[in-house]
Amino acid sequence: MACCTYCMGMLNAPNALAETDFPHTEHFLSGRLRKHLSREDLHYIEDLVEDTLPIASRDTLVERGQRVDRSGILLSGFMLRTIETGDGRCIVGIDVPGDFVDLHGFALKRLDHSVVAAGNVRVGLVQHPRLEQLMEERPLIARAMWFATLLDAAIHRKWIQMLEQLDAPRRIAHIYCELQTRLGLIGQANPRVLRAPFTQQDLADMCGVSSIHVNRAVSKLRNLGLAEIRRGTLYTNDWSALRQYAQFDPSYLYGDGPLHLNESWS
Amino acid sequence: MACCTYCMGMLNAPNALAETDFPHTEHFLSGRLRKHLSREDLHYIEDLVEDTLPIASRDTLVERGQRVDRSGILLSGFMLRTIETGDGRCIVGIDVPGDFVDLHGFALKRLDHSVVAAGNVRVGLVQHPRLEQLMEERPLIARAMWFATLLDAAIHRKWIQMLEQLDAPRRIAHIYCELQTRLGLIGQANPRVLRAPFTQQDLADMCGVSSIHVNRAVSKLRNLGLAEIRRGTLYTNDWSALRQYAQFDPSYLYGDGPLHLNESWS
DNA sequence: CGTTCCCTTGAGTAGTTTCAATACTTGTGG
DNA sequence: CCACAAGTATTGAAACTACTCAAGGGAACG
Repeated sequence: MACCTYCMGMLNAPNALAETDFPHTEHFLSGRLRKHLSREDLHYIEDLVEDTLPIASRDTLVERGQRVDRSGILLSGFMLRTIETGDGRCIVGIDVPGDFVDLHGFALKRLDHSVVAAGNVRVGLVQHPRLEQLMEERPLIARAMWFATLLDAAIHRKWIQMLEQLDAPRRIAHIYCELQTRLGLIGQANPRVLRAPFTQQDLADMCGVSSIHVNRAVSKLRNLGLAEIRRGTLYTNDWSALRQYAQFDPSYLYGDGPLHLNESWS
Repeated sequence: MACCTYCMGMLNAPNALAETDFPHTEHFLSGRLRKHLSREDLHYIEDLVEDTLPIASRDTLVERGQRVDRSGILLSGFMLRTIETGDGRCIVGIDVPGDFVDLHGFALKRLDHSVVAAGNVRVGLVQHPRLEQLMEERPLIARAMWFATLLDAAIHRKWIQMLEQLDAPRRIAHIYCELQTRLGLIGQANPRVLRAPFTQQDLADMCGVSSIHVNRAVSKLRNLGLAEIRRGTLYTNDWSALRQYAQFDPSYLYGDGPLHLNESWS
């Protein structure tokens, strides 16, 4: 359930206990639209999940090009959206708990990328016919699902900007800042450490550089005193400095949480 | 209406005449979901457009961060999705006729990027309250709108892959291949020339390189005999060679047209 | 007919890649 | 518990790609 002992502690906090009515979907749009959904709608959404599926590290949930008739909501761990080509793999996005990893498959019918587990994960499965029926009955739920895929698109756009404007160390820093904020929205951020099972090759495939260059970029972040990244896990005691270095502005994540992110459009 | 005399000819072709019932929305999802929409639904969609707005080259339709209560469908010309930062501008996407340029603003309420005209364009305006009402009454239209924004996301993902894996000349070639295919889906592709009012600086901001480097990349495409790009307009007599050079696979555009793109997942 | 914007070219610099070799981790079976 | 194997991380050197700065040429617009 929890990604680490720290998160375990957070899940046992009072406000987390209030959410145990929704063991599978408690994080869906948490920190964004979730507060605008009625308790009834939240129950409908929770009831969509018929099954949970553990996936071992590096295993694939959906293969690129495959027709899909169900979608998965990530319950714990991280998943990667990947495109394999002749000369290497490309990572076009990261999913955190609460994200529907392939909701766009509902309308597109087949995916243009694969979804792979980074570390061991658990996924909740939703059958498309049930989702379809629910969305016709509850327009607000349909809107929430749409919103969730639009968030993905906003993150894609930020990645495009990041790849166009930042150098390798800043790209890596930006990716971790984004993850930290997204984890914060679902109450799973730790102030000093971000545990993730990424290899330097994974980071390379996210940043579009070689893994050797990732190593040097990671060294640079260490030498600048901004962050220490070891085997995917980032340690820092100054997120603020790291965010500034990465030119990270969280407004694109459309959060409405304690950070009042929506106010910060620069 | 037409982008060039060639397209003017195509618009006068018999199958184009059959579409004049929809002067504003004839290209919406053309070559994709459009054929699955009833004539009735197509009329509803056409009636959404209350107004048309001409926009002069380089003018902005929506500013990043601005609240929006309407969306625009591009009628003619190209628009750019841009993010201005302290040190330069970044282009995260291109819109062609038939695209809703800011449909995601409907659910997100404010945009994380600006929408700017590349050359003179015309836009049809749709008020969100009307769209909202229509989508509740006609679930298939709601689905079509969702699908349209998912196409944008798929294109974003391909751009991420392009930025991660291709060098500058290939990025430029890929962008033009994509535009050629998207224009083809709406019947506005010309076999030998793709007219676009892009400067080399525009291409630079799309590719994440300097304009000087774009100039050298363009020279390389010319020297390879693949394409001649002058003032944004691309001339070639071998699209097939250009596509191969750019490693362009159109399946991510989810077309169902004469090319049977959906069959080509590699 | 000149101004302005856009494109082109050259030279030096910074960032990134490749190749190759060496260490460190983690997991597994003896 | 140790030894080994496989995967992962680190470092150096040379080559390449792309960037910046700077200056000159060309096309479009009024």
